[in-house]
Amino acid sequence: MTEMAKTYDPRQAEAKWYDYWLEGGYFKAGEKGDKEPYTIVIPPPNVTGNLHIGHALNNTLQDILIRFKRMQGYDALWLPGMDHAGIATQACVEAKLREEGISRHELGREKFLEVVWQWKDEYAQNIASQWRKMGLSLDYSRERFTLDEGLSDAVKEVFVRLYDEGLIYRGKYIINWDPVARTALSDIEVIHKEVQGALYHIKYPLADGSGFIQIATTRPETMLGDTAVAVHPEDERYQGMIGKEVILPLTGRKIPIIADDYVDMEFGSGAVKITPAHDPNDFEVGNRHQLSQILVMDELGKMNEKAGKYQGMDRFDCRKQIVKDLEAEGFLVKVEEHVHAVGHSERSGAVVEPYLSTQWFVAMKPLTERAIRAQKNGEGVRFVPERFEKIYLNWIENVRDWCISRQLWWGHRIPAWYCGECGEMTVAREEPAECPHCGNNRLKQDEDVLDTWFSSVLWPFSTLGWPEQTRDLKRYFPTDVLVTGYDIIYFWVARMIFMALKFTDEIPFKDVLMTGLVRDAEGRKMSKSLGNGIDPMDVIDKYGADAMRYMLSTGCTPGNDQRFRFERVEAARNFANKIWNASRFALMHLEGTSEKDLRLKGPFSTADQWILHRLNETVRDVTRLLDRYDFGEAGRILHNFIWDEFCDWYIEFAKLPLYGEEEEPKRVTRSVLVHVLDQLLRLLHPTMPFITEEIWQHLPVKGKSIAIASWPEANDEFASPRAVKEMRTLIEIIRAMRNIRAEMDVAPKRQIELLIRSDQDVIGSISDHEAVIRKLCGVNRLTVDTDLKRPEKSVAAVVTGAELFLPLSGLVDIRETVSRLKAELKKLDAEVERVRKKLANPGFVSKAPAHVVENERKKGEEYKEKRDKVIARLKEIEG
RNA sequence: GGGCAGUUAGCUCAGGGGGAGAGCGCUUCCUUGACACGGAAGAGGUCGUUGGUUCGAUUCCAAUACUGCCCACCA
Repeated sequence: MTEMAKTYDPRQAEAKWYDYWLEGGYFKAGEKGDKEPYTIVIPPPNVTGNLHIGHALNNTLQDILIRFKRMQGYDALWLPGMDHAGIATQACVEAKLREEGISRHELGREKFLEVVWQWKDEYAQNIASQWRKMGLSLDYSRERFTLDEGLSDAVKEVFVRLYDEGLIYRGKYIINWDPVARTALSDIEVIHKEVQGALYHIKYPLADGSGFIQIATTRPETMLGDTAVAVHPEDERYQGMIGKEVILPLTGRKIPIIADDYVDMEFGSGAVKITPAHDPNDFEVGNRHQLSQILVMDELGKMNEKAGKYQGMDRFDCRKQIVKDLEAEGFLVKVEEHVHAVGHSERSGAVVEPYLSTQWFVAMKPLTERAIRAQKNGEGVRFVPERFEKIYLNWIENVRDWCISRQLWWGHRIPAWYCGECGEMTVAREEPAECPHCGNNRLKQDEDVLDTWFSSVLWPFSTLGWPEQTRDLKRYFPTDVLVTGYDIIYFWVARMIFMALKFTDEIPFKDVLMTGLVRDAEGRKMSKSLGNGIDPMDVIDKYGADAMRYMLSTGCTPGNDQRFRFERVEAARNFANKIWNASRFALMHLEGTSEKDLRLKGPFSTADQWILHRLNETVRDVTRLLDRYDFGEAGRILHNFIWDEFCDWYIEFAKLPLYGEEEEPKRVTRSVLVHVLDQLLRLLHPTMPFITEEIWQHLPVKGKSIAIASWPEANDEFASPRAVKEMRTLIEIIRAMRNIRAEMDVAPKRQIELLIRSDQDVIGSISDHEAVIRKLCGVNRLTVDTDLKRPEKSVAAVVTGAELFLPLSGLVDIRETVSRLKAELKKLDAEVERVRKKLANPGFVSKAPAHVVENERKKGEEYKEKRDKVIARLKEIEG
């Protein structure tokens, strides 16, 4: 195979095979015969930018599963798509426009959306090309976008149905307001950060002049909107004050002192200011006591006209000024340092303002109940790892109503229309021709759009055609597994489950496989501000897609974070190269052979039987591990099999027949070589698709692509414990020999003499492999017998089933042999003693399982036998 | 304030009731006819601490320490 370069070049292979796969249509799912469907929908990446290393991990795992199942004979569908990512995308585009000095308001809604669509097209193309580079076996014929027509229909359908059932409502409540993005947010889009702030203690004078009541607040600027002061109804300190009025400092407004058991008597002075328009608790207190709501800020977080002389000030400047003024007027009692959690916008980073506003909400309780019940009955989703189930349940059991309206332009516009005439609202799938209430046609659609997640949570069924009962929906839904990060359990996973239950009566996926974060080499989260992000495309360019995929998929266990270290990518690249070269070796020896000659057929040598036995075990293990989502262990097992067993031992053994004169052993070895190679390539293909295809295409096997080749099956015909035992002895002999040579500084090229005293039961296999021993140990004269005397002046070693003697005239250092044997003896003594103690323990013998005891006995025998030989050698030498 | 992870070789991490593993790094030797992105031989760990369960614990349980993460409307 002269055309195969000495080192594997990922670039040329990767450029070639992706197109080949697409042209062959191998990724396209379809009702092929009676194949069972296996479905994954991709977590749609945001069209805001490029894919990051987290996507690479997540997508690699899905591709491994899909390719694995496809090879196993399933009708495997991996459905691709992208998310319009409302706030994120709009923010990016707005930022870009701002650089050009344009605001979205100047452009107007329609023009602005045109710009966003252009942006989307550009990035969607980008993402698609990144999918290609990673080698993902996506079915592009089914690609979807959250804003495409079908998905928009699904969104409208869901909205209208929930509205009609009263599960979507519009109302004026306290929501989380992002003054930078100028939109409402849901609770989970708010990130609470511990901040070193201050607790301001302020006294409000009683209107009747009888004194003061002292309150504490972390947000003094909101006092401008205070409409009461509340105390606990049972608080003895304030019994006389309830019902009285206080004069709100700086404004002179009179507000009542009310009693409400929301107040915690233990905290601060036990009296709390009530600002119904700027705090969710105060809002409820206000409702209970019919307090008015005074909004003192505008949408930008600046004080409004209700703030009097503070109008126009930024909220934080206002805070400083208020504190100053309070102090000047003698109302400020003290300022305490205070650590508390402050909400920040997930997107803009701005401090979120609890803000009274009219928004749309989804009533959660009626939707989540069923999901909770299903999960508790064991009919829910299986989380991998299991611990995430608790996190999911805890959230879904305590979640509050979901604020779904966003004051943005990019997204699904809320399907509600307001009549300019009668003022009535109409919610409908399509714009009504006239107002159903008054017949007028002056209808205006709600300006707001829906939370991005409102459409993404329909993803598993909307992408398959819902609300239409399409063939795809019937065939591929519910899906098999969802692979996603633990960071979006609330945003996405939980909501998908109850929405699917509501609208399809199904749990949308059987399993949820959680992935962790990919961190930098120091364990820090990758972030733009730290500049420590790693671009998967750079990794691919440098090391190849297969190396990256192998590294990512073996680098962690489900649900746990991993650190990205280039040494590990390098190791993966080296592994690819090892496979490449092992294949080159095999192919070199297959040249000129007919396909018939390569059919796997004995008589097999010990090494042949051993590698077939080990292959069989590897097939079984890898299959089982992939089914359990244990990618790391599967990868390690393959690595060990390929590198340590196939390359280091089998190939070395195989060189004898391959370079030998006899035709028959050559033929057999070739057939084993090509068989094992073919099978291991298949096992590796889901993880390393490009290199395996590249090599497989060189193999004289039938089949258009390894991507659709059948998955290997374990076959116990190949089980051969005898070969395993024989190989073990041979490997031990070879290792012992090499060890002696190294320790005695025998020049590598120097040929030496070896005498082996063998046990009866392995003499056959040792004799059969004399040539191998000679070759791998640099031995020119070899004697094997069950009974031979130790030559004078020789080095000795003991292995399982045999003793080795090396008459190294002139080189023999008795002390070396003695110290080596003594070290060996020490180890063996310890083992023998450990086993002896164990077997002497009546509890162990009577209570431990029989096979464990038996195993222990066998080990004990082996150790003793070996120890006795070592002792005998020592005696011999020392006289 | 609750909850969840992690603590194993110098580093990064697997593993799991009965003989401590990998990759990288380290030491020594080797350009041998697949591969120096390689081969060979080695060194290196009382598996965080303390108790408990068990014939047996690094593995299960309970405390504890440290690290990290998530959740929470106490001003």
